[in-house]
Amino acid sequence: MDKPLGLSFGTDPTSSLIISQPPGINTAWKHDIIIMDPSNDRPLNHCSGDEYRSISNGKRVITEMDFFAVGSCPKQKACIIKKECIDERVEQQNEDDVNIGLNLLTGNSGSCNKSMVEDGTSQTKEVYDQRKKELELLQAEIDHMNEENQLLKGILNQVNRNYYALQMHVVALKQRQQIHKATTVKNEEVINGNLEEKQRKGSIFARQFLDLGKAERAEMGEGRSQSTSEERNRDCAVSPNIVESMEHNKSQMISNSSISGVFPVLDPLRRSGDGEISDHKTSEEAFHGWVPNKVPKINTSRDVDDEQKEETMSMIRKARVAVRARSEASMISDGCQWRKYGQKVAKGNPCPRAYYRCTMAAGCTVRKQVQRCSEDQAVLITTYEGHHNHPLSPAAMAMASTTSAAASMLLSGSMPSPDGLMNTNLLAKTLACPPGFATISASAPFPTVTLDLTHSPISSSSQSPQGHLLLPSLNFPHNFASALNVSAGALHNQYKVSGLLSPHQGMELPQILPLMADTSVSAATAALTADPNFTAALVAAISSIIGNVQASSNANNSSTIRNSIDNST
DNA sequence: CGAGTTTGACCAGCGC
DNA sequence: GCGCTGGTCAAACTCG
Repeated sequence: MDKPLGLSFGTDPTSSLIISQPPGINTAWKHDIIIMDPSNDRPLNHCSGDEYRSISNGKRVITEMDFFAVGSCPKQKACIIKKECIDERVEQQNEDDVNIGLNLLTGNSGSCNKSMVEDGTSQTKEVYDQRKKELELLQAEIDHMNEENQLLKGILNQVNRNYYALQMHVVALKQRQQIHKATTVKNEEVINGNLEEKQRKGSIFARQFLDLGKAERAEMGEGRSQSTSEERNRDCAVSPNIVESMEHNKSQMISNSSISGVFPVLDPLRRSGDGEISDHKTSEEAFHGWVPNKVPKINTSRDVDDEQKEETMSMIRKARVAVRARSEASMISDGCQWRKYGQKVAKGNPCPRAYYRCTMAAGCTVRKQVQRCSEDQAVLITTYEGHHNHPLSPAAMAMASTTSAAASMLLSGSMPSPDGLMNTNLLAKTLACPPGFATISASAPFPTVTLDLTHSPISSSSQSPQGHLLLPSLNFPHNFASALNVSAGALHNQYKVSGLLSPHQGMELPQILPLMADTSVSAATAALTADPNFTAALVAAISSIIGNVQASSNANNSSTIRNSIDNST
């Protein structure tokens, strides 16, 4: 080197060697720096570079090198540079009073000179040996920690995957259980031709769609039997083959909810039946706004095959999500593009019902109906149905994830338990929503969950200035997209995100869009998993679903989840 | 001119 | 079988 360099070492022996350039000198240095081991004249470290790395204490730091990392370089050059470096260092000490905090080559002197470096002493040799051993130990420790880190990352990813798979599996189990139950009932019908069985079956299905409020009242009055809870727990236990299905389920989950964004899959089915489910068209219709007349019915024909039975049952489990909100506009903005394809004046409501189809992509099956409530025309009822087959904008994703979460809980949380009673408690617990916020339709042929914003404190401000709908508090621990939103909010140090979080602190969707927009799901997932409390929240979420914990502990559970998320911020 | 809306017609399910 | 109803279609219309 042909110009003075400042050499500095931190007081910590493990610190890097920083070669800095005094202020006023702007030359970029081409240099090679070798730290020699005087005991055997071998290089301990080697560093080269010609760029400024950073500016520290008013001096340009040309480069940094790990003092304790062993390197190599041509010996001849190493010697030359070694000398120059040492010489320059001494000069710098004299001229610029450079503070070198570490006695690099000698253990008993604050200064350094060429002879000591080149000749070495036994004491220096011991110091080098000792530090070399320390270096090796530290290096080994770092390697070990890196390995542990990678392992933990893998575990976390696996937990993440398993969580989604578990969620899907729980739903599948419950669906299978319901199918089995229905099949059993039908077989009994076929064998006995017993009308009572028929009525009992109808009763079971009616129970599925009992009004949540009624269920809550029943729960308050009667409580729930422990045996029922235990049975439900047993039913929700993870089967041995769950691991095998996890990868498959994961892919399904991603395709269903994470990428496309979903409303519940609701393919319209128009099959005739014998009309066991009564067609309620009274206040329920007015409330939900959309009670299709083309009611899927349970086909009790004796020659119906298993496939048809399953299809029928699957259809019954499909859900719709209605959103009631006060709005002056003719339609709430939910981030999707809609094309109106029809309008009808429905019976019992002078306000026309408008039919919209999603036009964001060809072949998208999502439709919605918009109608003002007959009782309060300031209330706009928007009912969603179908499955987006295309990527959604972040705003649409927020709505889709919310409605999907509600429908998902409707399907998974309202399945009949082995005792034939509807598990509305789970839904209520899982929703953790304000009283009366979510209601399951008892009469709609498709199970319909209604998110009622009109009684919420935010009802009057349920739409942002930009027209995006802001939904009130909904805690959807088992919905990935929702969890994603929580995470997104958490990362923004605000966890009041549309569709999930407290209304009075409702967060404008565009605020989370920079994250959500650029993000692929994987990025958001990474952010999610970066949350140190994610695992705790995850455990709580799964517990809330599978464990079917007692109502009294539900509040704690919900708050735990929320607290975990909150704490992460 | 293309995209979206309006509106009457049509279809299917259901009850009487 | 007929009428009612909800849902959809598609031609006509509107708008930018």
